Amino acid sequence: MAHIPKQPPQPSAQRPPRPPRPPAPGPVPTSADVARLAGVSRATVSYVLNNTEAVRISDATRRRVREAAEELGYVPHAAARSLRAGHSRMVLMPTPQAPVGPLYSQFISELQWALRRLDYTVVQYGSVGMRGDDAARAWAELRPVAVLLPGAGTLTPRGVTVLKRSGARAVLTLGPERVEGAHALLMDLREIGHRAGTHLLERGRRRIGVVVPSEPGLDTLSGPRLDGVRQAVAGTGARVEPLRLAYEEESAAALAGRWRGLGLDAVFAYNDAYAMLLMRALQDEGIDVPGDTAVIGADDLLLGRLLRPRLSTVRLELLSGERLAELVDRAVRDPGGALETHDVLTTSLIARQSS
Amino acid sequence: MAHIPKQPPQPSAQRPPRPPRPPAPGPVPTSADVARLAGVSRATVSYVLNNTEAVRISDATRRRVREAAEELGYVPHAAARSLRAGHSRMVLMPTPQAPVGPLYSQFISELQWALRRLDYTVVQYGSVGMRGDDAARAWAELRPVAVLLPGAGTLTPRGVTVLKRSGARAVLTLGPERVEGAHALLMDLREIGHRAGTHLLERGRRRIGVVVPSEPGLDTLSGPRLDGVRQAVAGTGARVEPLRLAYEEESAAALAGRWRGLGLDAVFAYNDAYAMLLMRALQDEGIDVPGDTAVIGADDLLLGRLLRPRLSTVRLELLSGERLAELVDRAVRDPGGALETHDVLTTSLIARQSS
DNA sequence: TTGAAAGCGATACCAT
DNA sequence: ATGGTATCGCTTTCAA
Repeated sequence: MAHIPKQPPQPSAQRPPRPPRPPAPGPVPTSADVARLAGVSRATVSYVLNNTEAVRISDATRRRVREAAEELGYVPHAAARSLRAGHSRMVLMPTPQAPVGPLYSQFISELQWALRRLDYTVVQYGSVGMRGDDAARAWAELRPVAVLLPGAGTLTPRGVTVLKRSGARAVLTLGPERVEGAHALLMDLREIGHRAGTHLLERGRRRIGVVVPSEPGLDTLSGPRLDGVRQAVAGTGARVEPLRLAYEEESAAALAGRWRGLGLDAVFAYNDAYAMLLMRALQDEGIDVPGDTAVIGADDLLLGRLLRPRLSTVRLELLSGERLAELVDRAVRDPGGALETHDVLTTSLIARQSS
Repeated sequence: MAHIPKQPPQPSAQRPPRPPRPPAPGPVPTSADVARLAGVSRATVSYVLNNTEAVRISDATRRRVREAAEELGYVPHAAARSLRAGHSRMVLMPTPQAPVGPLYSQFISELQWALRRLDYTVVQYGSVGMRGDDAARAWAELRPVAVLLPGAGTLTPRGVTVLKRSGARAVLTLGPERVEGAHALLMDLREIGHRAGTHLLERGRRRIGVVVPSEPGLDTLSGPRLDGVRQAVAGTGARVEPLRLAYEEESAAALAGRWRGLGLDAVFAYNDAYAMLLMRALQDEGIDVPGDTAVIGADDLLLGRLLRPRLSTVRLELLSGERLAELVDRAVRDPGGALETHDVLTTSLIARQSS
């Protein structure tokens, strides 16, 4: 036996020694492993690591358990824990389909903070390419304690039922629409259009264009804005003209090119970005803003203040994340409570130079 | 007994009858319930609902099981399933701390699509207010098959070890830094500054300001840009001057106010938004762009093309989400594989009128 | 103060 | 073609 080489037959060049992989990909340590190493039972491990008050463990044991856990790199298994517990503190938020503005993502991040303070775990679930009830089922599989749906469109009353039957104590929508069975944190986007329309009327404008982005997925956001303008204008004899516009210079140039033919004296441009785009195109076409045509946007972007004339805008303000987190928490604690509807959005008009 | 009123003593006005709550908040149905209702065993339910090939179930039974599941509104319990299976297909992505631009969120959304096509479930985990290894432990509790970290800063080598020991088959960082033990999808942000610096030098500029946003959380993004400019300038005798700027008109006006004293003939302004802000302030101060001072940004925002002069910029291009998803998938399938580093970012210079 | 054991829900092996 | 059952990791009575 002495002459049998200890090394494998292949020359080492063929299988170069891998650099050491310190975290050996061995089996994942469980609380049983910790118990074994510490010389105690799994129950004790659980008591120590969860600081269970109802039971007294000697400091010596505590230390041994802690050290064993540390040494093994033990991390409890959330699925097992919540399976046993019968519930979790997960708030599920499907990731919005449409691209979100800075306002909204700021808001989301605030909300996450606030919910975390209330000891919830916020999880954004990527539901791209699922529709309606399929998505609801996928969310329900995770057994979240609450579901918060930003945006619009995907949830049906059936979906709400599925979620609630699967243990969700609260289902809330955050958007322009109300869904049967769910709490509604209502953003009445028509208000934005209404403010803009009213303002333009006050400025004496009578033939009002309304930009409708041609990008897909923005319809649920642009539709209500348009309706709002129509509401504001109703009965005044003024005219409202929807205008398709893609978020590209060429599209804006084309629209500006046929502008004089449209006979409009004002335009509400969906938001500040579209407004800036269109205003520039109009100016390049020799159309005076606000002389020939008044322009107004929405969102009160800082960048809108940089153009000349400075862009008038409808400023949006959302309920604070903290407030909203409280609403979620209340809905979770009292699932039987009335399905209150809250207005989450307030708007105000910032009149600058473009209108 | 006949005279004992059936109604509770309180007048009904005091506790008005609640509207019916259709989805009775009863216990959540399990596969055992389905089995009972269909008159089969839980095993059979599992076979039917998972379309298990290896076993033949009569069509009659299939239908009965399906109908029972439908009637009860049964949804499988993801935690139980993955506990049993010993693994999940979850890709965990901590939500980035710093506010993200449109470029990045577009990219994230693409990536989610692509990963879903590969049958992964993407989950963004809100880790606000956790630092370093605490966060890593929290992520590890979910036992994701892969962890993808956007941005910078939070992960340590210890964190990587924790994640891998807890069963993560791949840990990838997506940002300017490399972390020991993790795959690096490297965005060398210095390249952005380098391009800008080189361009300004070519234009004959020698005293270059570099805007550093004073907003917190942007340091890891702005630092490398500044370094890149310094690299480009090194040995040319040109000067580089960091300039703090907050994203507000007042801050920009203040900086513009002391501009002549700074003696600069060019400025790279972190990104297009800051560049637009500063350029406008300079112009308002009577400083000619690009005559007195050249201005360049980054990101190639559409809005940057609207100012006059049109804003020069460094365009960023990220690897496609599809490509990236493939990398994640490969890392998962071959966890032992070399820790490859990929360049995810490519940059190009778009010279317009402001430089 | 600690341990033994039941059970959360779903799956897959081994019988029938 | 189906059913019984052990098992995943953890918490929590109940006993000792």
